[in-house]
Amino acid sequence: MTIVEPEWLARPSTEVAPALIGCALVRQLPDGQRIRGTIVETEAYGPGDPASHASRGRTLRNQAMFGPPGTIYVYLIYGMYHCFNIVTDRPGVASAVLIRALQLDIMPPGFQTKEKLARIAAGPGKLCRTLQIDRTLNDRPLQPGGPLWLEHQTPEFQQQLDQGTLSIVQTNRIGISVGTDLLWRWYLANSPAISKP
DNA sequence: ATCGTGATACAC
DNA sequence: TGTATCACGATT
Repeated sequence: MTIVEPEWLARPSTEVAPALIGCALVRQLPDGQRIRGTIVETEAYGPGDPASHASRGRTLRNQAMFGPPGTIYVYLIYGMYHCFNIVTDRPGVASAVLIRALQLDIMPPGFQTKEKLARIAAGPGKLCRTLQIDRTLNDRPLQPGGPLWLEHQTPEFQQQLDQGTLSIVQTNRIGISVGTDLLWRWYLANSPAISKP
């Protein structure tokens, strides 16, 4: 469980997004309680991307996307859901990875069954609901001991990828009206937490 | 297929 | 100032 450092995220989002599959996301609540999950679905947004919030330049909402790698970008969508992104690449380059789904490792109180556990962090809005992520975390850094941080894939996960026991699928992004031709979405095959287009 | 929900961006 | 749009999810 080595910590993901900002330098590891200092490359294009299209490179970071698939590399984040299998990494752990840890949320530490104000009361100290931790919720941990494995990232199983991501999407990349970057420069020259018509679907990016930064496609028409810098605004108050998207300014976190221009920050240093490891910055948290959270925005409100459809008046009721939040979406959580990890900023990548160098400062000044608007680039981020949307975390779409987690497989929770730790059972939060009130969720007993495996089926429920697979569903409650499936989809970017539900993920934020479960991890209690909102805009108060926007434009803040990922940091061990802070509200959110990342840990690298386990050697076992890496092994299973190498052996072909697990595989990552690359496909088109969903929930957008432009840039749908770009294959900038990645997910862990056979994971029960993946959004259906 | 439809709708809830409210911030945002940009046109006026 | 108004208003179309929206990186979603639950329900029919």
